[in-house]
Amino acid sequence: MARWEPNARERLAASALDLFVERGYEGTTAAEIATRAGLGKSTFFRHFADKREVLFSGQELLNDAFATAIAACPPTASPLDLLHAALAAAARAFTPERRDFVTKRQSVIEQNTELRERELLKRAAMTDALTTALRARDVDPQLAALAAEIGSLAFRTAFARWLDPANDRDYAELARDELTALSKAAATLS
Amino acid sequence: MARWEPNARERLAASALDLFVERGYEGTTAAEIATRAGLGKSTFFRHFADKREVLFSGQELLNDAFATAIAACPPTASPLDLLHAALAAAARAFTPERRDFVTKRQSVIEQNTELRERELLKRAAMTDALTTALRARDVDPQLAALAAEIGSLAFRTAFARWLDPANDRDYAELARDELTALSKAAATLS
DNA sequence: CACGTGATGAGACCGAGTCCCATCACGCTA
DNA sequence: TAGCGTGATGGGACTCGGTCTCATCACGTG
Repeated sequence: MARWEPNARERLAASALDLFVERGYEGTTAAEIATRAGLGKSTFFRHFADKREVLFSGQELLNDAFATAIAACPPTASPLDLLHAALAAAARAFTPERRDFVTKRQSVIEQNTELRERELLKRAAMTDALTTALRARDVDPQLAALAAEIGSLAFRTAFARWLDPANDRDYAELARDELTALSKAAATLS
Repeated sequence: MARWEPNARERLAASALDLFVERGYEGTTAAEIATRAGLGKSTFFRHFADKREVLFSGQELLNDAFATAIAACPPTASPLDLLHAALAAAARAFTPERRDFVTKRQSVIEQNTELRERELLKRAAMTDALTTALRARDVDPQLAALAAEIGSLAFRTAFARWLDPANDRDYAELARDELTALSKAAATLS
């Protein structure tokens, strides 16, 4: 037996999502989230830097997965190959069992500007992670920045398609198609 | 003679930047900004939705300039031509006289996460504006999204180069070069 | 001279976030 | 078994961002 109920952080995150769905993000107090998790307000802020962050924990794992996947590619891989590998690695976060959770979370985020703002910060961190990983593979710096933006765009649109209720394909497949289509479109620009 | 000192909004913005440079963003209170401008806290929030926004007013003008420039292009213009026109229009916001102000402003923003977050929101709005303007010109939706991201990236890197103390070229020129280089790099991806 | 209008000020109020200090359950050690 | 260190917690005071309501005040108009 632990001294306190275990998984305080997870309980807080779950309580938060429930309350946000019930009353909306703004209609929910940090103290209320804590209380529902059987904790106090102080403890909430000990686990999360701010109220927004409770919806975004684990984001760094995705960035790490990108970096690892890119670093593991054979030396012959093109920038596009590297992006494909990165997005394929991200697919592990988007299993069918998680779809319900992710859908609820995304719906909450999209209904609140504060949360969309925070999502953009996470997105920027993701793009930075991609850029860094590509440059570490000696991709030209400017090309790396461009490729990272394209990878980020492919990630987002594949994500949106994956969440579509009418969709039944898995994330890896969607991301692959999206990235391929974007790289072809990119060639038509100049 | 007006009933009150005119240009309350401008005075607030100027006072804010001064104080942010002196004491940092977090070390400055909204009430202090108002006081320095000869106004009260209530009036500050009557002119700006929140403390961050005082550094970002006028952002929509840029988006409008993009949309207008793109809409004014001849029907034969390629997506890349449309982007060039948009960035050229943006150059009017970056005259040599404004460089000092913009430099101070940017330095404050980069030192604070809250402000960087807000900047990302403005950047997203800019990308959306570009996307919309391109689609209105019957650019393929997916290609429009991609082109908008590339335009946004070109805008940012040209902006960074323009702010570089060692730089003496004007913004239009920098943006043109940056966009051309990016479009060439894009062709090497697939 | 009375009245409407619009920008302002003052102050109450709520919630986010910080900080400090007490508590309490456990493991370790004498 | 008694004492001690440790780490997660709770509570409450505090600051500040942001909202809201109400009064004020300078002006133009009838």
